[in-house]
Amino acid sequence: MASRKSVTLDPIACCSPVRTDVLDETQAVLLANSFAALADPIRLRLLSHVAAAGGEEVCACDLTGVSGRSQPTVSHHMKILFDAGLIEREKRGLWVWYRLVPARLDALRSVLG
Amino acid sequence: MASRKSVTLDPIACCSPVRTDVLDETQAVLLANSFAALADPIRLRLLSHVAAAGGEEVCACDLTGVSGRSQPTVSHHMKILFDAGLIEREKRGLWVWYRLVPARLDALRSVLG
DNA sequence: GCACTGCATTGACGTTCGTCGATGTGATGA
DNA sequence: TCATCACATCGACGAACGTCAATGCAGTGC
Repeated sequence: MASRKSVTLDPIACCSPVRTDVLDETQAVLLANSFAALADPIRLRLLSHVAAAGGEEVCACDLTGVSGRSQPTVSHHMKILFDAGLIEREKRGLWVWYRLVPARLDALRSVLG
Repeated sequence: MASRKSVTLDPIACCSPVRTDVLDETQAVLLANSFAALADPIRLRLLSHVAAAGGEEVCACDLTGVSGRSQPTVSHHMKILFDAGLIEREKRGLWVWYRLVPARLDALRSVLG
């Protein structure tokens, strides 16, 4: 698997649907990095927890309980979701709050169409 | 990452969209295995090549040229896509032919909605 | 200033992944 | 039968991943 951290993806869209045209190398690397962010059950549950909050924000302090992992591990996974553009983060006081970036999820969904 | 080969997924659907409910452990593992199949640029290009053929089939003999990888490596990736339920394979004579399983891609897409 | 809190980063460990050469397997054709 | 072809499997290697204890770094409150 290619390194995921060095690649960022346009928040609107990157690629045409996989069913219409053959992906070129660059598109494939960008997309693979995005899907890699979804390729871990812990990250899926963390993302789902943020997404299920609707427009509300979720405090990082709740996520260790949700995932059953240590604080450094949760922080690591949230960074991967953040780098993939799937969530936004905002620090207020001591706490960090996360919210979904729906457009990013929509873009990935459209690629599968 | 959890082992991907021991898990198969119902071809119709597995989970409710990630935005509505928090995924449970089992759903998350199943979905993570599916997305892991899409988390490699070579596999994305191979899948895209099969998908772009429409209803037509694609011969395995063409895929080494498409991906620029060795024959064992291509065979390995196609098996992962096959195990994920994204493609079907049929051997006729010496050649193996692949075609897309659109319902599987649709199921994954609906999870992101 | 100081102690404390919440999150990020580092470093290390075992595991899994992607890759390819070598080999196995089944079908083809002479 | 035997050589050849197309694809699968095996074995081994380096690289990347998921995990956590230890530590670093802001922000809070005294």
